[in-house]
Amino acid sequence: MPKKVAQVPFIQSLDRGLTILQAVATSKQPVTLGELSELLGVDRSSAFRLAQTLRRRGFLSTPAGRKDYILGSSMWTLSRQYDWSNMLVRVAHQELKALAQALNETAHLAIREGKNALFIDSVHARHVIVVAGQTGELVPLYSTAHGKALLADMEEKELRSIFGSEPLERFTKTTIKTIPALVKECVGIRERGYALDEAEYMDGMRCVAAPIRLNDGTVVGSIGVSAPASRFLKEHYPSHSKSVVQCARKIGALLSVAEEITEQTA
Amino acid sequence: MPKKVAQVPFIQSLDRGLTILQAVATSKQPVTLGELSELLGVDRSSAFRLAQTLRRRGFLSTPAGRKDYILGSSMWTLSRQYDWSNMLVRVAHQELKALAQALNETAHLAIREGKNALFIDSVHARHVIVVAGQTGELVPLYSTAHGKALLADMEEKELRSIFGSEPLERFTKTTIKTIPALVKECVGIRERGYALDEAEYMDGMRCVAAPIRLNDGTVVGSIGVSAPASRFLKEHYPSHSKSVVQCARKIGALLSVAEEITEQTA
DNA sequence: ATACCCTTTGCACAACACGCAACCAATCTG
DNA sequence: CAGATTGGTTGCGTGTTGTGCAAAGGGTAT
Repeated sequence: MPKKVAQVPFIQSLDRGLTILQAVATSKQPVTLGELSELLGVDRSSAFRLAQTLRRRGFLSTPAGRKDYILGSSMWTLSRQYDWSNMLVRVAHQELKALAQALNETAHLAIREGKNALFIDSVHARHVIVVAGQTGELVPLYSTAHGKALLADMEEKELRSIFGSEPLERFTKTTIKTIPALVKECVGIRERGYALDEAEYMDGMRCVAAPIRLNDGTVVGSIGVSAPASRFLKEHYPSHSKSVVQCARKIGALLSVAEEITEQTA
Repeated sequence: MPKKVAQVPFIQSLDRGLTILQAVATSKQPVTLGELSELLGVDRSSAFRLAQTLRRRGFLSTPAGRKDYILGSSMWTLSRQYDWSNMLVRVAHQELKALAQALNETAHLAIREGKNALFIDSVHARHVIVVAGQTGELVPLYSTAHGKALLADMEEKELRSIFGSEPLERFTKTTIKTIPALVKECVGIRERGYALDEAEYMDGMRCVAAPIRLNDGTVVGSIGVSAPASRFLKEHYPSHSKSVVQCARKIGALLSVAEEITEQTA
């Protein structure tokens, strides 16, 4: 594979400004001018002027009286106003398709929406019998592999604040019934890296899903495959889960790292 | 007041890049190169190189096969990783203080946190008797002025998905008891622009709060004042609510517009 | 096929961002 | 309290770098 790096000249100062933004955003502490100048390998004065420009536009800000930089309100406003719903879909769709083809089963992409999991994309395999779970469908978080993957990092307190005190509705014989059981399940998911659904929501359906994580570990979505238990046998778990986990990891990397300039050949 | 604009030279290309980011973020549609070049008043080629630089860093992206630009994953990742909890506090604190001083009552700043309102900042007036509601406290959304302000734009469906089917807990005689009543209340808040709390959570306490909205209307927080009913009389409602609404509007503007470079004099 | 978009690349000029150095402000040290 | 040290800010000349122009690709409609 030839390293076909498109040689479009960088706009140096813009590039540096973006580096500053990323540095400030990923730092827990306010960032000082010195750190910025060192990071960029430029003179203090240059870093200063870059930072000032960002500040003027509201992308950076300085905490009351202090001189060091934190992210400003523009960054916040922009990300709030923008409709991110198709972001995950965009970067994940290729992988989703690959996953569905590799396993020849329906693959889904889901995010958390309140106390439900929302399927935001799906690729169907060539089977005639297609599983439920169309794009746009809402399913409970506690009774599906996707949902449980999305909950993976939660502790008991968070789970309780999501589901409240009301008892969990039962859909099938295997549906998780209590919060403590769910907590335990989450621990398992964290360890294994993926979640299973043994007909916990719909009878006769199996599903494997894995949380999609950013670099810093936060779960932003889940990916997985589902199929009727008659076709998706227990002995498929090892291989399927491995594929799903790898796929999730890849998507996480795509989200965290700036995307390469990818040339699509016809 | 002398227009003391600090004359720190802009980094032109960085500034232009940021303009592009904002334009793309606020546009509902993907943005074409032509639009960008016209917006900036520069040649197409320049706009192209700026956009490419943004693209390389993942701040912009091009939808599969298309040539026009949408926001990229970096923007998303950054805003996700960053801890925004003190963002509102930072830009709102001045106004909060002004509000508390003007009305000589305790002023609060709150955001939504699940099914609760979270007080993230407060300024106490000089009264000896200080109302409850310290920074960090969680209060129900449906039974406080702050909470109801945060819910202002919700429809019945959303409200139900937040509160579930369990009955609303009653705290006082005036606590709102049902979802339909809450829906009606929200309509009123939208019309008036502010929410009232007539001892709905704590006996003998009154509160006025208004939603803080970004330019596009989304509610991101609430600001308000509260005091014992013995001091905060019903006839104060008109003037207090006016102050609160104005304050909320100002904060919303501060959030949406890039902040001016404000020089603090000792 | 031809003509008309729009995006992309090459190139040369000068604008602009850079580093240097000096100037402040604040904290640390003797 | 002086003097030194660190870190932020400003002025200025140089040459790097971003820019406009012009021409070349790619795509779609006529």
